[in-house]
Amino acid sequence: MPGEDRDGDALDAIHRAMILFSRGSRVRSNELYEGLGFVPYTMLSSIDLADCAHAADLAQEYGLDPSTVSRQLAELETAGLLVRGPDPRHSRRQRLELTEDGHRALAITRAAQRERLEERLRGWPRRDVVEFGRLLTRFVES
Amino acid sequence: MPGEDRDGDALDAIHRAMILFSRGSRVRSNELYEGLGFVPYTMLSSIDLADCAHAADLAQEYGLDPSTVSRQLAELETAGLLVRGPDPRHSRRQRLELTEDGHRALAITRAAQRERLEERLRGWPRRDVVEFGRLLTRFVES
DNA sequence: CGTTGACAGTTGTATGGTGCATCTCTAGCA
DNA sequence: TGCTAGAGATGCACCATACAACTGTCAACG
Repeated sequence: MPGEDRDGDALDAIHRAMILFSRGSRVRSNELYEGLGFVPYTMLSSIDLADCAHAADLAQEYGLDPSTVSRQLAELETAGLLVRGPDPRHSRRQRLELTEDGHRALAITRAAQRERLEERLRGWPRRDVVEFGRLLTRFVES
Repeated sequence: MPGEDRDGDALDAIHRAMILFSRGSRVRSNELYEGLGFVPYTMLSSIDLADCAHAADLAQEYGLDPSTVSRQLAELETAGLLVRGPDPRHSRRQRLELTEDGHRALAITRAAQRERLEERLRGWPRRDVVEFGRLLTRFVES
């Protein structure tokens, strides 16, 4: 049928684009996001979004080993962006909470990221942006 | 206007999805792709696709430091998946070529990757798959 | 010619993110 | 009064990466 790609072609395109995307995100993650690296940024972001985050939740969310999360959180606490305190509800677990500096750093980084994303999507038809968001979201949640 | 997201919402969705995607690809890259890791896979794949690949081209394509590429290629050569020889046309550069084992490993890994991707997209309307490929490709090329 | 400069690639060194194995501490339960 | 399970921390090793310094090779120009 003319005007339509075969499934294979579309899959190839997605496959190749995903390789580039993954490589890009890996390299980009070494750049500083206005002082906050990619990994700390994702951690702070999740803690901020969650109602009451725990280390194990973060490990679960990102598929990381608990030890990795523990170290990341320790660094964030040292940097003064986060406090780990006792949780009155689950006494074995720790409550994670951003400090003022943590909120500030997160907001700055998020704004910079958003700015970068907007720039990348500049010139896209509005409909494509919406569609891209819809499809990408469905993809990562699969 | 009802039925349409504001730009901000769509951008938020993309932003959040990209975080999850990047985290996912970072973690997934540690898993073995039927014997070929993510980084070696991308290297071999590019060399295979290019007509006559050189180390500098790979560095350029993925935004990597030449030293990183050099080491990756050295490992691939040690593993017997790649040969680095003199290039008759550009005597300063090296010709990169996959060995038989290299082609085999690449094919196996690519098939496994494709299979995984198909599974993830199973149940998607065909139109969405094509559209996703189109948008993702445009995005990574921006 | 010989010198000089640009370029390709390698090696030394350091860093950051990660996993696995192991340890500690606390809570709840027999 | 222990015993077990769960949350998190720590020791250790590994991989991908960047930056800086080095080697070797060609090319152009005096």
